[in-house]
Amino acid sequence: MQMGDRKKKILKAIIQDYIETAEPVGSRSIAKRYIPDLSSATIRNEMADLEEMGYLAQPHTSAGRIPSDMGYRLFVDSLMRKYALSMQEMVHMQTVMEEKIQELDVLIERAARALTSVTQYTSIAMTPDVKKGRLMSMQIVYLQPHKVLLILVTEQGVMKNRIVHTDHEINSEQAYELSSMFNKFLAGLTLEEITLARINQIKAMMAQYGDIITQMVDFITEVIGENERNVLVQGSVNLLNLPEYSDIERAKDVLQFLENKETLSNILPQVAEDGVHVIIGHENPTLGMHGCSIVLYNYKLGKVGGSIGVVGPTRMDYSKVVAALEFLKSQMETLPDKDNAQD
Amino acid sequence: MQMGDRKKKILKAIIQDYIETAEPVGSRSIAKRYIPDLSSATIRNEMADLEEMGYLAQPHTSAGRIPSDMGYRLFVDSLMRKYALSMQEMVHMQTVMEEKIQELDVLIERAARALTSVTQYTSIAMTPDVKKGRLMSMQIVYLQPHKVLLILVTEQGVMKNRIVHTDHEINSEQAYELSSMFNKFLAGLTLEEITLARINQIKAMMAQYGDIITQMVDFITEVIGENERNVLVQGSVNLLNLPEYSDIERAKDVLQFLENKETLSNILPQVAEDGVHVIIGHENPTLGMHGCSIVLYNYKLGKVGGSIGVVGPTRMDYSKVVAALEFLKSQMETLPDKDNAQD
DNA sequence: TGTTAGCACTCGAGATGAATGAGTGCTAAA
DNA sequence: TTTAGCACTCATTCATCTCGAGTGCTAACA
Repeated sequence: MQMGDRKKKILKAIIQDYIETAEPVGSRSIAKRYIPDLSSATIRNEMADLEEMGYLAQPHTSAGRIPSDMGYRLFVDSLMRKYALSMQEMVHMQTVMEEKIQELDVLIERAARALTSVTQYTSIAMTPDVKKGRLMSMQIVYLQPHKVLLILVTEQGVMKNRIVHTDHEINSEQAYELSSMFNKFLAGLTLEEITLARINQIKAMMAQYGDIITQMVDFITEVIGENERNVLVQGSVNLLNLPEYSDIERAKDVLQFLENKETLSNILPQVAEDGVHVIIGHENPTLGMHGCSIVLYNYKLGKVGGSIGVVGPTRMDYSKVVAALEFLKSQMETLPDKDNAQD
Repeated sequence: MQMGDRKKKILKAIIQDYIETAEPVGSRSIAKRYIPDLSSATIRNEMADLEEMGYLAQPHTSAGRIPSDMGYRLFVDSLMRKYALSMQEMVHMQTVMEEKIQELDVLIERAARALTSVTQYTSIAMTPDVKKGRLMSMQIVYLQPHKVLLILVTEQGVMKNRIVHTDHEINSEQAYELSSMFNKFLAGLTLEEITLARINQIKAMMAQYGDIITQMVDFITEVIGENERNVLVQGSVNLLNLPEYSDIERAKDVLQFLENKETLSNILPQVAEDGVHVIIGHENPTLGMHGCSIVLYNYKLGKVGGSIGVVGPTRMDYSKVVAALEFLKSQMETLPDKDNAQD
């Protein structure tokens, strides 16, 4: 069956209406509110076709139609009009993000907050993978005779640190010397590039500090090894305001899922390419998240990348959410820090 | 009216039953299951008395009784028997917390997770107030000619850091020299004790580094000024499993509250003294939290203190929750790190 | 004087069923 | 090809009814 312009127009109208009302849409209301020059009977025929083609579904015989995931997909890909963020919305997002932000983590957290507040859905974000970042500095800071602080700083300001107790007594100057040595050999490499071979090289040279070096190595390998990336969720309560989650069981499923950072971090990076992506209902690999859609922006700053996005019901205001993320993208691309990351 | 032993026994039975079932408790079931040597009629009379005294309430005429906040209070203060954590539960809590933990923040997060998993309620925690901690080290780390990393480390390992861009070009040695100077003057003080006067002293001595010092000062005053303490919530979805929150509106109220870290951090430190405290229903100053109880453990490690606790319905298993927190307390008091914090 | 048996009464929860109305599919006419 | 009309479906709503858990009170009993 052919998908004529009229069918598209009707499908679009149905989806828009359903996004707004969350109620199955009937032929009469479409005829009246969207396409007054056609009768409801005609629309009815077209709707029957659209259902047959898989774009619509009917909860039960005497109800209106609701869009299927396939319907939403068509809508997102070629039917919807770009939402233009209002001046107010843009300014709001900018101000939330603008306060002097030095570290990417904080920026992302702010961005998630801004997204939640503009879209009224739930935001999720994953901060960058540390391993891909270039090491900018590695410091061993003297604290007490047997206590030092180890610090890793990458270009993006992502940082790991750890306090360790050393068998070996150490003083401030020695710590400084050690730091310089590490930096000389390792700065500028990505964490992935720091191999055991390189570290052993240093170890050999600084044999007298044996156990500190060993601990530093442990620390580095641990940081490299852990892929527990920082996942954050903002505004999950917003979901409870939506009619689709007035059933508490349904709500529980999704909230449970959002609360579990492990599973969440598994699904986030499912789209490889940069840019803004829409994942609709069953396209989502995770079972519990069918019924939800995710709009995800995979950002990339210098070498590292992460994700930030919005979770909502499949009946999501895609147009607005995509616009918000595109705006976020435009903001992040002109980030002052980005240049610094590459100098 | 006098509160005889029999009344106490009946009240206790009612509360225990209600905690278990969440259903109004009738006289007959008490007679059968708890006090077989009294008839339901007698119990009925006593229950009427207890209601008149304010310990019980009746949702409607033909329903059983439910405990009032005052009833719970009496129960917690003098009726309930101490719950003995099972070996399994203790081991579980210990293993969750035991993985090599260096920083207090991480420890608290683990502890909250353990609490959630043992009690099946929601845990909240607030990490210590940075300002009370003694400064252990203050570092200025060279990153790039116009970029340094500022770090504050306190005894507890609580740490703040910030990357700043300097007008002044700086090299690695200079950063080290600056750090040493700062440390000489400021290490060992609490953040509160670091006054502008002291800083100006350093500033005068290191005039040649003008703008870095200024930025360091800004950073310090900002850290001192911000009382945004780190609040975390674990397992808020658990609330949805409870019958009292099968009404979505009620659930939304509480979840909303738990999601808002600002309001949450205001209510947490409401009990001044250390130790484990129980706050029941209306005793809670926050309006949205009437209907909830909080069991809170205010810990103190060295100079700094924070809170960790469990949020649940007023019909909470106080006995078990208190036991869990007491256990946590005993664990934290024998913390190996605590000694280090004071050396 | 305290305890108990008995009974009338209350009231929420759940079941039943009729009315309502939104919406459909189909047919026949324009 | 479009539309008007009509029979049909089915979720929702509302009133009504029944059921039973639980109470309070009274009178009898120990």
